[in-house]
Amino acid sequence: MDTPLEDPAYEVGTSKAAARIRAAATEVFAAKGYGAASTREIAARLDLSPGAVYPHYKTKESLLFAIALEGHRAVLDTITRAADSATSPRDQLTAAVSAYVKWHAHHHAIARVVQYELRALSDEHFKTIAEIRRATSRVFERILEFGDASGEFHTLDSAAATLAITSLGIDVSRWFPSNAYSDPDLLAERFVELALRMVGNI
Amino acid sequence: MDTPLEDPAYEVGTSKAAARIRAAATEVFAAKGYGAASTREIAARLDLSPGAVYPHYKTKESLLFAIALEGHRAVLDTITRAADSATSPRDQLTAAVSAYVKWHAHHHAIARVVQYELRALSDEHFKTIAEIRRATSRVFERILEFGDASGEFHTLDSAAATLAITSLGIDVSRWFPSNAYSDPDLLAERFVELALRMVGNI
Amino acid sequence: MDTPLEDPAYEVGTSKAAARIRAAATEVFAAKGYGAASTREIAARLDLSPGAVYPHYKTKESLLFAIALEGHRAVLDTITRAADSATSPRDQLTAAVSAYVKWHAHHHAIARVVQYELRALSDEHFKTIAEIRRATSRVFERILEFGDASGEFHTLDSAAATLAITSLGIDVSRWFPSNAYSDPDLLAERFVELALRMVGNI
Amino acid sequence: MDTPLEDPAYEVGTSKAAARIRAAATEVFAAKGYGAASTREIAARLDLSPGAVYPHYKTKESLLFAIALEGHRAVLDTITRAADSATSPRDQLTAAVSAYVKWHAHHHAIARVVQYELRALSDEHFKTIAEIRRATSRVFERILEFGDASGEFHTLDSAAATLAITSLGIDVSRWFPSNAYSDPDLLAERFVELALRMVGNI
DNA sequence: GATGAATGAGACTTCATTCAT
DNA sequence: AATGAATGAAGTCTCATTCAT
Repeated sequence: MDTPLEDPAYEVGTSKAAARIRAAATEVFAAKGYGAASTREIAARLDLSPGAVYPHYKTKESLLFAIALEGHRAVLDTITRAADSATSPRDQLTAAVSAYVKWHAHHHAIARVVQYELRALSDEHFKTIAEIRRATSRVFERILEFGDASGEFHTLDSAAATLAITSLGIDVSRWFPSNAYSDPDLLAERFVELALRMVGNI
Repeated sequence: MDTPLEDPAYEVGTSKAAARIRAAATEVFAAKGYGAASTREIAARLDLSPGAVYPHYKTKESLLFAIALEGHRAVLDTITRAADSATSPRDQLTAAVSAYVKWHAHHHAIARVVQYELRALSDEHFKTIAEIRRATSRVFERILEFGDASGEFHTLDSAAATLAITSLGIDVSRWFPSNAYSDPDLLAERFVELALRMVGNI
Repeated sequence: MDTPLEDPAYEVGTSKAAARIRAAATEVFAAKGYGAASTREIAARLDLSPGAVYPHYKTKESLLFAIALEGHRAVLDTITRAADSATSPRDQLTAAVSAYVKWHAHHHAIARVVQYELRALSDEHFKTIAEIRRATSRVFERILEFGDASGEFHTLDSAAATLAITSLGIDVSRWFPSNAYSDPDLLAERFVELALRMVGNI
Repeated sequence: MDTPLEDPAYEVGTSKAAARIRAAATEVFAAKGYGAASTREIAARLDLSPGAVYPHYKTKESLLFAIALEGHRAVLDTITRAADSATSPRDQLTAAVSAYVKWHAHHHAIARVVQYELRALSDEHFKTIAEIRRATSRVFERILEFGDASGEFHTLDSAAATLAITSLGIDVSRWFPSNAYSDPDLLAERFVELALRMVGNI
């Protein structure tokens, strides 16, 4: 059962120093993009020398992977718990969308790395991440199927609706916060309403 | 009337060579991100020497700006024409969303640069682009207001719906094409349905 | 009292490697001029890679500044000590001119950088250097004023004589060594005689 | 009799355009040094394209040579005429030093190139220039010898005095104008006095 | 004579990474 | 674990010069 998805220590780095490096790297990657970020700047944020990253992460890419892995696990965990906390399709969709949107708003730096910096991963690392992404998608898919089966939802195209709902959440990390929306809770409320309409509920 | 939004030659570069450089740069920026892309690679794609970019664009950033300007103008122009081609709110929304989604699918390389690489722009260039982005948003906003006023739409929150509709389009450039969707027309059809539901039409 | 003039470590670089880089840069700057010299060549003289200069000096200009600062301090220190070693105006002028001329002859590479490459300095760095240059000039001025007051000298125009005396020394760094003069001591002796005549002594 | 020293058109360039290019280049070379100056900047000063220099001067170095040649000839001509205009050693020295100093003050841009940028010349070009420099030195030497022979001067070391007198003039081009001296005539007067003292006249 | 795109070389500088300390 | 000098590669950009127009 020690698969990458389940062992939380797998390749992420457990020491306190590693966590600080991850946090600093997340901010820099989110602000400039992985390609434009330098390991020197990450080290400098922590008042460390340029070489100090390397005892913790062998390469810049492995640091990105650790962040991506941790982030993707957090999203999946968050929406899985949310969906499991409710019983009706409507309540499940409400909980899952709300959690998804809030997570992208609250953790918009991590979220940006999670959603937009994956192209720099090695093939193998990308595959590991892609697996988690598919699992995340499946959570929404199943709720829609459940709702359509129960007659509560009237989705026109299940795949399209899933795609659209996840797009709303993902895109939050691109722009959040804005002048119009800087409260994650309010934003989540609005996007839940739109998601319910997309699936034909009410 | 020679504002950046209206004079099509403004800072974009009109020569054939400049256009080829823009096209090559678009592909590289889209594939790797601006920060990880090199002017050398752009030149190499056209079998040019590394310095050959510079008679046409003084800096890498100005090349990004030219692409972003051209792209943003194209989007705005496309959806403006689409909206103007119809009269009823529903037809206008259908036309505009369809055009928006299709543009992001067809031109997903340009679109990716347009939507995700703006942080590298200089402050002044960013302002010019931001103006066009606001104009683009306003096209959707006005259609929703028109529909709400006419009673055809029953939008719960106009700003949220505009945001959501544009998010759908923008996010297309992140993932398109996928296994599930590689036909821009089909995708546009599905997303139009979802947009209409979001505004409470049918 | 930690002014740039007095703290010898200020911005010069204290490590052995930095000193070697300064020495190599001095030779190259003196031979080709700052503008025509390359950091690559400086590194190559020490069998280092091109980037190896940069842990020690952040820019080529800061390397020039370090050399200029060290050199200007050395001149000022040298003539100040020389002047202080004597009591009569004639002996002071003799000692100061001799020291000044010998310094420019012995250290003609540093001297050339010190005297001819300052235009490449940043404004702030230039100001720091200009302060030291004024202090150097003042040493000669004061000796002349002292001699005029004591009746030993009969200078016609104090400012002009100071200018001329420093010009003799500075210009040494342009041509030294030549066929006619390659012995710093002999040259200094001759220039001292001329300086004494310029101030009307004997 | 068509030696480089005497044929004024030799390698200098006679057209009006060539003269404008020489003038622009002189300013740029004087301001930044030959090594840091670019042919592009020279062309830009005249609102010409980068390639426009090349119909007139085949290389940047040949442009430097033309300026150096013209300048060196002008100095030699100026002091030769000055010396020839007087009969007594004292009057000859006065006239020659005055002319030399004034020339370096009035033409300080050309003078700077003439005095400090010769290292960039090709060997052959340098030899041509060095010949003129020696001729210039000889003008002063002969005046001193004449004065010593006539008993009007009491030079201690003829070579040293010549060197010192030319140093004064050359160094003017380094600093002129300054706050203290911006009037060539006044400066010349002062330096003539000092030169006369150096040779023991009065 | 002049333009301006292009080249080939090379400029300064940064970067991910290593390694002795 | 951390430092900081160093490397080898590469990055953006400039430059002298050429050449078709």
